[in-house]
Amino acid sequence: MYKPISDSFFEVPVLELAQNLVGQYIVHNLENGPLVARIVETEAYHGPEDQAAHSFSNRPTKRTEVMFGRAGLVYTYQMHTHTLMNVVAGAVGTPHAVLIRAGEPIEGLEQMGNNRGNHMKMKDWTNGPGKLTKALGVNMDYYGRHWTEEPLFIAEGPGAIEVVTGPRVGIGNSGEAVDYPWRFFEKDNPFVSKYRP
DNA sequence: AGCAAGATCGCC
DNA sequence: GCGATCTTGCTG
Repeated sequence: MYKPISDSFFEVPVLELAQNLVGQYIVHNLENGPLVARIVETEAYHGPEDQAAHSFSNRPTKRTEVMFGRAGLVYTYQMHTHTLMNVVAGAVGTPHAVLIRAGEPIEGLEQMGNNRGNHMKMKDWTNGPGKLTKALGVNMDYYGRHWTEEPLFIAEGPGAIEVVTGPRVGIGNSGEAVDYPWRFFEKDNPFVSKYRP
């Protein structure tokens, strides 16, 4: 069965962690069996030097306080009607995080299809951050938990064939930060989100 | 208290 | 392309 990856996996600089996460599994253990997706796309957020990061102000708020905690914590937040999930990176007091943007369904396909409504192609189940959380059944209840704890954790996956980088998506007017190549995704994978081709 | 805006999605 | 509809944070 799947088991959580070691704690030390998270204790690397945020850009490295964002790249290393591509190709790993996200596992959500539920009563009917595990939901598993292989991560194919991430983005690094590098507060407080990164104007696009929620932690740019370098001041903990109710929303962002978990980013100041230890590496590997779960940072979830709401965007309109959707939940997005992040992995906290960096030492305590350093508000870095990695946004999980897309995945490839591996196991629990029936359940993921039901979570998304069965009228679409499989690649549309998880090719965006809001879609992925919905397919996996993740919500704000996981805020502040750790990515090595049941029932929602990162497990070691097969890795990625080739990871390429590009500018981040959807961050609008963030000064120079809009051009930083801090998006990591597996080359030619059809589950990568399709903004900014 | 009140309101504007956001690391988005799906349908018009 | 635009509207949905939730939480946060600042008073625009």
